[in-house]
Amino acid sequence: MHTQHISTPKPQDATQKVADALALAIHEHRLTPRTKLGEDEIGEIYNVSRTVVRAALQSLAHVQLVEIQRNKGAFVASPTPREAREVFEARALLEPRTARSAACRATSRDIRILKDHIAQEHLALDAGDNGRAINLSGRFHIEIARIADQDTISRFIETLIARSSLVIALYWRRESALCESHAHHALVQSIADGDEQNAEELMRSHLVDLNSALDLRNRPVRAQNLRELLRATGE
Amino acid sequence: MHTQHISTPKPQDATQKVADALALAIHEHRLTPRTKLGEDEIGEIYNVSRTVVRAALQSLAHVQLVEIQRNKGAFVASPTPREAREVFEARALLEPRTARSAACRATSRDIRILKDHIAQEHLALDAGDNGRAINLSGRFHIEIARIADQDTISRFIETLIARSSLVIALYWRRESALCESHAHHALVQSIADGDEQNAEELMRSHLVDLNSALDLRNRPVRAQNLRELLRATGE
DNA sequence: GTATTCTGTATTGTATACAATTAAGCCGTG
DNA sequence: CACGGCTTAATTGTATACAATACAGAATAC
Repeated sequence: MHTQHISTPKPQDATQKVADALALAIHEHRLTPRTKLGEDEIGEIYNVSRTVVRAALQSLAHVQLVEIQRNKGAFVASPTPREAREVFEARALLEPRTARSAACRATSRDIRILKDHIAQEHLALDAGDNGRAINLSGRFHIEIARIADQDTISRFIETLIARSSLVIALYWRRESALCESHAHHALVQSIADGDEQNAEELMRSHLVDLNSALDLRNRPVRAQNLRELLRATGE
Repeated sequence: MHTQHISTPKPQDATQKVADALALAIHEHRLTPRTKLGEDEIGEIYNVSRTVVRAALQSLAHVQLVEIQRNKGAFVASPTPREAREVFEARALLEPRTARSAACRATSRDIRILKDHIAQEHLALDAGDNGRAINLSGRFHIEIARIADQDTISRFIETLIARSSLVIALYWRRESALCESHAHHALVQSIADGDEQNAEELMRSHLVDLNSALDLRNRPVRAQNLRELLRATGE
């Protein structure tokens, strides 16, 4: 229950529900780039009509998690190396400043939430659940943006982190482990101390590290069939 | 089967068409904040079903040009003073860097396009068509982002400029005329010269000027009825 | 006269039905 | 065997129909 502060799941809106479920599946790398997202198929899985599925897919297309080709359908997006580079350039431009603001504004409650995130990330890693770990790692960054209290920029960062998840799926080199927890821990410490300069610098170098763990050569990724992959979250 | 260039009723995305028409109306301040955008009403105007209207409205909601309240409907967005400030803060963060890149990459063709923009802006101003002038002014900034050749950041800037249009509608003080053409002209000059440093600095100060022409106290704006306002662009 | 509940209408949320386009399989031909 | 055209199935784009919710106005109570 601790993580309930973070996202506000609205049990009312079916469209949002489907979009969230699909986004989660993508973030956790259960759905991989280029996978076809058929409308009927998804509709059957979640027991909703194509109308709501279409709305959800369009919503995801807007944040570039899926790509919609007219008369062809929706596919999990597959960022090119160029796009991958751009995503991290944009993050490098926005996030350090955001970390600075967060260091300025963070309350003790915020710090608690951040530490909770890191703890859960550890748990997921220990459990070998890489997908969940990646998702949590991203949400850690989103949480910092939220603390910075700049809704407009936070929204941008959210979409960048979402796309980063795709970039990682495509271009992450296995050799480098996901041991970023140290970086995250240091970041939280500087934010807790209100050390703006340090927070900004740590975020900058953290992003450089992330970027250098990518291998931006194209790799083929086989499309998967979604029915099995989604049923876990179906509900 | 030859391609038909003329009078194709629905050769391509009707949704995009409606969204563009609505966005243009908002950008030109023919639709003002808080105006209700009824689905049936818009559907009748453009002779499309509610299905496509809904998709268009959701698309506009994603870039925060309209706000959708569940079971209530869609309204032209009305940024709060806080949001207005954030929009310009974000622009101040992104656009100077973009101008620098543009100065680096611009071709002679790009320069021609920019100068053309400015010329059209002048024409609109002379004709007293403030709405069109504002729209063109915004597209000038978008064009610079395009030249900078950073799709991801360009996309962000596009949404920021779209929202800027709403901010201007709400908070612009009439006293200060829209005589930014000088700033735009100087910017083009520095970009044409490839003077990165100057381009960045000019953009920064231009945004400061824009911001200082706002009066961020809430002002009531009466909602308008759209049928008359849209009929011009209908069809 | 004011406030309040109730009822009817209008508008949105969702599902289904139909049209248009694409993808795939089949078959004949070179 | 490869290739191209035709036919057919599958999938998306759009329109319509039904259900749920919210809004407005009238009737009633105080």
